Amino acid sequence: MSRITFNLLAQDGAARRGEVVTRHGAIQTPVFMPVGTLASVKSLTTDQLRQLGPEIILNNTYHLMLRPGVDLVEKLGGVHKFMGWDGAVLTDSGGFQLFSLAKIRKIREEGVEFRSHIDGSPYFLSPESSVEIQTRMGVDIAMAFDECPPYGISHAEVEKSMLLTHRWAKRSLSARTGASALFGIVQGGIHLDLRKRSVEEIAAMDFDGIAIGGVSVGEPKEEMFEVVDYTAPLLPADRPRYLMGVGTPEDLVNGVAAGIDMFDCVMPTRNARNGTLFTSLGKVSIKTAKFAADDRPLDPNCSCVTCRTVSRAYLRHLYVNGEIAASVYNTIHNLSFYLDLMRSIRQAVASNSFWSFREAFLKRVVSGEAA
RNA sequence: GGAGAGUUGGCUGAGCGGUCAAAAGCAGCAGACUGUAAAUCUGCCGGGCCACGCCCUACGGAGGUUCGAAUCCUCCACUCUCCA
Repeated sequence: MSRITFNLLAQDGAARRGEVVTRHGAIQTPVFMPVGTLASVKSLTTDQLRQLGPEIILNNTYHLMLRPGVDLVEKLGGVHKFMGWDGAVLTDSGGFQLFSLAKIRKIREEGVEFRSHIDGSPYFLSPESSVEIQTRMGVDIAMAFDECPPYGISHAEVEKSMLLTHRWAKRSLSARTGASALFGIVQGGIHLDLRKRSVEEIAAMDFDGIAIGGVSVGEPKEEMFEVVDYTAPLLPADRPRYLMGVGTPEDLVNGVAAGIDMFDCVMPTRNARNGTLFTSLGKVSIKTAKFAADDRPLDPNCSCVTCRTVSRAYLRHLYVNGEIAASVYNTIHNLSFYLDLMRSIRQAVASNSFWSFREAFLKRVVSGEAA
């Protein structure tokens, strides 16, 4: 029954330094998990990804269920073998797609009827089937099937949605076989009273970790952190805490400050493909004219392959011309930046200097913009 | 030498009397992106302004017709196609 174990190694204020041990290795926390929805971190080969050194990545139940399908993934030896990845894998349950694909699904008590975004064909996902699919794919950490309500709906509607998530959490849990760890998800939107109730419900269940979901869905950043700052400390200390879908580099620093251990976000990979790069000097839009003849490395303080081997001018050239290599170089850099940031954070927490680290970091980000 | 077609904003290319500062695409510029339907999307793109409205300069050049011309007429310049 040792699905995962969590060891809290150090603490600096609310910030935590820990370790999640899985069958596919130990994960040092706080951790950022690159998103690889379709068993692929977009634009990178698995080997390129491996060289960046993440200990865990994220895949998605909904996407893999459509293509290539669970049966095939299982038959091919599970998702790790399928993509040639020996690190840990966490899958999202498909819950987020209830939000992002809202127009092509129908929610019932039993579960959710989806239309495939690929060809419109109908699919059904329930707490039981979602957990089953995740387990059969052989993931290290599965997520409970939840509903992620949009920002801007009423307190009553959020409450109703949250209660459904709670019932689904119970069902998800009873579908756990032990092969994969299972995390529960706290909902409640921006309403603190609901968040409190949701924590009480979810934390009382035997989940292997607890996530805060339903955040970064369009709400102002202040509201998001009001929720995170309020909710994170309520979570049990002996289990990993995962803030789903977050975020920007400063969000990660602020999340750790609130006591979060795990993060995931498409931002570094998507922005890389769209020409926005994160650097130690702030955000850089590599497509702007000012880099046309700039022969300096993207980030003077970065030692990734991109920064070691090519110039800003070259990166701009690749981007402007739509070269595939632009996505590769940019993704390598952004992910390196995120992973480096988490390494620095871990070190700071371990050495009890997180708060000065955070202050310096935020100051630097605000002054921003690489010149 | 003869016959015909054409010349539009950085490029390609619509428009053929007013609703045209001029379609569309490309290029250019800026901005978004937070559990990925995203190598995507949005905005700007002649100049000026006490800018959601007004002024100036604009559709090869010069004249002309008309209340009004990128659109019609004349001449000039250049380009292309076909026939000798």
